[in-house]
Amino acid sequence: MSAKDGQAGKPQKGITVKKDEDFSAWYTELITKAELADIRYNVKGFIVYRAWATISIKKMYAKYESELEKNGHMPLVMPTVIPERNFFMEADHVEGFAPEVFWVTEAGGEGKKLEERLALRPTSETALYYMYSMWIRSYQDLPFKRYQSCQVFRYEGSMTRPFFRAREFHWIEAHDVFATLDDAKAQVREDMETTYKMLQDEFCIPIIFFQRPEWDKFAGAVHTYAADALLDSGKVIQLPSTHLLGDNFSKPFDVKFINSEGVSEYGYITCYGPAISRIYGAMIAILGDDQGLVLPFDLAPVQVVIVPIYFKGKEQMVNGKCQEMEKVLKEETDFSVKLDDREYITPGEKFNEWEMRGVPIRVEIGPRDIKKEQVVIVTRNPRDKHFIKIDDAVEKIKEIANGYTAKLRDKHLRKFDDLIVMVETIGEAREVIESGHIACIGICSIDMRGYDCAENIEKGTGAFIRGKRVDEESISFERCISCGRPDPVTVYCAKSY
RNA sequence: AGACAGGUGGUCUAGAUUGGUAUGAUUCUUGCUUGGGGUGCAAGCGGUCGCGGGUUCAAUUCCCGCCCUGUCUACCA
Repeated sequence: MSAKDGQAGKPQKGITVKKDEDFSAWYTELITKAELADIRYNVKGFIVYRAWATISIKKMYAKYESELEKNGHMPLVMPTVIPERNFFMEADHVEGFAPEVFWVTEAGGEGKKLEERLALRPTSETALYYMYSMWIRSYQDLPFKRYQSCQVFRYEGSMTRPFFRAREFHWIEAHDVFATLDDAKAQVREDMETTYKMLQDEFCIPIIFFQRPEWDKFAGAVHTYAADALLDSGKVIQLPSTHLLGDNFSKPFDVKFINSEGVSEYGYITCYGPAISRIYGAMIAILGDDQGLVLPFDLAPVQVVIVPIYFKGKEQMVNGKCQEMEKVLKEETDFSVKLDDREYITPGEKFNEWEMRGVPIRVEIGPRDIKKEQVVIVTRNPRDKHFIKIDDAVEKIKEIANGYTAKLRDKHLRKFDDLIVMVETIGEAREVIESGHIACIGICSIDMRGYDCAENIEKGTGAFIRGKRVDEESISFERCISCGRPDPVTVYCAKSY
């Protein structure tokens, strides 16, 4: 903000930056003005989640948890700390995560060292599988599916952003053990279905699942599959990922079972990590507009706001009608309804405030409406205005509520396809990426064999190879865009957060 | 992690080549006015000028270190 704006004397309650002009500034304003997070806590990468975000995030957790439980997962809660010797049991895992770990080294008196350092979990494989080896005895115990909702800690990224990237973040992690590799692979597919169901259907975030190249896997995994979402800034962001761990962890952690023939075997493990805080960030970034937040109906902290239009001398009458409306809505629906009867600010100010906060439905009632026995119903996105007979109001609100999320989803799903552009040269790839698109290219391989080409492509385009599409791939190329070898794999290349 | 730019009442901001504890707006509180898309007026509250050290009679201002924020690069969910 310039000095001039600061002195302009205008209220600065609303969003002043256009989303497509300066995405970062827009996002920062949204976070502060809609009271989603507070970054003034003064520890880098650790932010305060404020009420408005916390309510939506809790609803997201609830949906996700119930879906996981429907699929046979049981909940548990692990300690936040992991003893050093557990943490170091799987070599690749350690190599990947060690640089990001916060260590607890002292406790009690000043300078009193712990005998063994404790890691603040960056993820819980090494905590859980230590226990799994004690819990799992026989094939009768399998599949063994557990999840926990928790916070994890990673010392990384100077570029921290509220919700997108923090040093402490909120997620769910599911860790499942199976008797066969095929069962484990089936779990990976289930995780991907869960992701589509949650992110696309419930949160209206368009995603594509990619199998990550060999050089870009989760530390310790056989294969990694990750959902990428595209933000309006033209960059993709990695959302949930599911990992086929095979027996890479079963061996060091001794996760074994006795099969039906009485022979001891190692279990096959998968893990799935939807980072709810990041999903929330991506959701508000994708759905939000110049007015502020736009939320799926189920996730809005307030779903219907009633705004009375007061005129001098008619306050009682207007209030009476509004209270009636509130009461009926609360009786006939389970929506979160708010009557904004503050008398010290104008209706216009209320409209703007609740729109900024993403309330899906607004009901306005004033003297004019009362005379006509109607109410005014306005939806947040798209902004439609309906004049409805007061007796039909509840039905209309239910109808709008039912269709609201689906409308939002359709609007954003369509956008994804337009952003993918097929290209044949690295130069073209660079161009389309710089104009905020995803480049679809051929590369000789996503095994380590393709690593040199990948480096060349990533250097030439300034973007990253996100991997091979997991759903059906209709595009094929003649040659690798880098080395020219025939029969390449079709992959996607984009800038990432 | 690296480069650059910053940090002044709750929020935003002026002030520094000229060192002497600070400008304005907004928020908030009280009262009036107003009210169908961000009303107006009056009064009041609110600041150890990010933290620590140095230079100085005196530091918000100059110097050093640290913390935090932003933008752009390097790695992850």
